[in-house]
Amino acid sequence: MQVKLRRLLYIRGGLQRQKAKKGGTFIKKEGRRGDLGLSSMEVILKRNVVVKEERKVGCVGDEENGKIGKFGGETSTCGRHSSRSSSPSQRDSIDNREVPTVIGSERSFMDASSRPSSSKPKNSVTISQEKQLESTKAERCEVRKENERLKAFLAQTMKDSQSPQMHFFDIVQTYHVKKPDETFSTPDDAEEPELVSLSLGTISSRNRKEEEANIYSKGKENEMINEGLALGLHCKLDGSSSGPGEALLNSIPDDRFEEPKEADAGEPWLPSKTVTSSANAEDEVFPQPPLKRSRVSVRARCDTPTMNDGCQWRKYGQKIAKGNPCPRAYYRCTVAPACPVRKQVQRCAEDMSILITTYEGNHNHPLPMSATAMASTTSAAASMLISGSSTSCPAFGSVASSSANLHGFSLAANSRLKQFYPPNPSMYSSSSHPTITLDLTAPSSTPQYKSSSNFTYSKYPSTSLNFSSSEFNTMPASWGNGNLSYGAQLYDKNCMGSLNLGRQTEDSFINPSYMHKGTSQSPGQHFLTETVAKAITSDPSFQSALAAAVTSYLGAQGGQGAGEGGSGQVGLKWGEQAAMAPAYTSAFASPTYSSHQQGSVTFLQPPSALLSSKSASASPVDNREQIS
DNA sequence: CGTGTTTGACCCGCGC
DNA sequence: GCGCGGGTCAAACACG
Repeated sequence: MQVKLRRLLYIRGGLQRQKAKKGGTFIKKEGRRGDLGLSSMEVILKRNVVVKEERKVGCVGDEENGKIGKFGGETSTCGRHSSRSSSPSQRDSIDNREVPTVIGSERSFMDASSRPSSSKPKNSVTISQEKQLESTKAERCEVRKENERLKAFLAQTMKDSQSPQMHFFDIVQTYHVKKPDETFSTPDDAEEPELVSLSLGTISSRNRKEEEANIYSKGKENEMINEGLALGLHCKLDGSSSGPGEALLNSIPDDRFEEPKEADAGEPWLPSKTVTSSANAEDEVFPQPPLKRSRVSVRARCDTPTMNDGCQWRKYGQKIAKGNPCPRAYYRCTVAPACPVRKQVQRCAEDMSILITTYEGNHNHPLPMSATAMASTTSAAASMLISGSSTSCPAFGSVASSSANLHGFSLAANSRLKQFYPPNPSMYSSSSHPTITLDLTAPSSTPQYKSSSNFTYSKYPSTSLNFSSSEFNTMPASWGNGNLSYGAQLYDKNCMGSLNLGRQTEDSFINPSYMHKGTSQSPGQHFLTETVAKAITSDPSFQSALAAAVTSYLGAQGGQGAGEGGSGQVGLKWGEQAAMAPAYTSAFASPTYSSHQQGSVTFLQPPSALLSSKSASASPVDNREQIS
């Protein structure tokens, strides 16, 4: 399909390339990809299941598990370890085991008690036996009630014990859908009515139910769901649907960057913005629009050739880019056929230990849990990139206003980008791709606020999010051994906004005392920090970025524990407020998060503890997983 | 033999 | 128009 279309492209362009054989080869390869996706899913499933078991969460999303279970059930290994067998079946087995056991014991007890009653006619004995029988019956009733209560409790627990991620993302999704106008009141929105909802890579069970009920009505689609591959559905539905659960999975909503000519070109494979789920199944898998897309670049220290982000990639090219002796590798997502997502992997010329991974495009398929972390982060970052000025963030408003960015986003690039990238401007000099950078490498001690007046890579400003800190030299295992932390600090000097999410909480702007009292701040600084805090708490993009970071971190914790037998000591606990982390709770105490339960994300451990536990379990060596 | 990688050739956008 | 450079393709190759 893709090749045919490409042929059309070439033919239309007057290019007569010999492709008679090539098309077949390519199609054949597509089939292989599907197989690969399955095998990769198997591995991922194992990880996730072990994670769930270790975290004692119980059932993590019935629908999700059911889906994965079906998916993994195709293979023997996954069948054994599948979440379906570990949670719903487990639940059934509990139910089936409890009731017969009780009843059986009652029966045996009753038999034992009734036998003597029939064999011994004595009244005293009979009376006592009757009393015993009555007490037994009462006991039986109690047991039944208890059993019912346990069942109810189990069901409730199953519901409530769904992964905090599920809840979290569910709320985020809901918030995105409910408040697009309030938070994304941009000119772009007026031009593009469709909601590009940022899903952090997970669809809650509830939403998935809605999806399955409302959206995936077609037989083929349902079939795909059952197989765990709903290819291309989310991308389309995202734009046309309104349900909260219909948000795009791990979307990098770069369709906003599609130029009008794309739609006008009449190219049959391009997803029309007005196309809805009415499209047939074949159309659900559409190639990536060939034109400009937003990119999310992730810089991380990684010893492996590529970061293991949970996805399955196939290398399709390599090139020596100008300015960097290290070859740039081109990868294509092979989790699902025709997934348009691509990534470029290149070592930093200055620091060979730094791996620069640039993601481009939207996944048109559900991602495995292990892949959602990076996808969430990148999508959140892309969302930020896209919705930048729409964040209505005063702190960045001045910055944004200084740039005539097409999409209004102009968080000025991090100075460290300047520091690192000039030798390799190719990654960012691409004039056709707006790029946002998630920097997971550099120590936060490095001044973030160096002048960047001359720092322009392209007509699209690059954006840097620094999730790093020097003392927090850990990151999700699947990402390599970079950095991630949850503190936040803003440096804003000379019209350069660099949002550093590194852990420098000693003067973190989200510290409530700091925010509200502002004793050590100048009014301007106070205003700045407050506005940025507001930005984070009010802008889903920021929240998403933070959430993605948190999620990825937690996911890595679990995944690592699963893979290496470690025990993740870090967790998000909903509904409980820990006094040790007021800054973090306040940072997340936005309407988005407050809408659920107690409305706060609370770290069970102080960051330091979190760090240490993470560091202990995430050595660089451990992170050297097999490359995806 | 199936599958993934390598690598040279090619396409195409952009700047001069 | 031309050259440069990024991005992609697909035959050839490597590997298990």
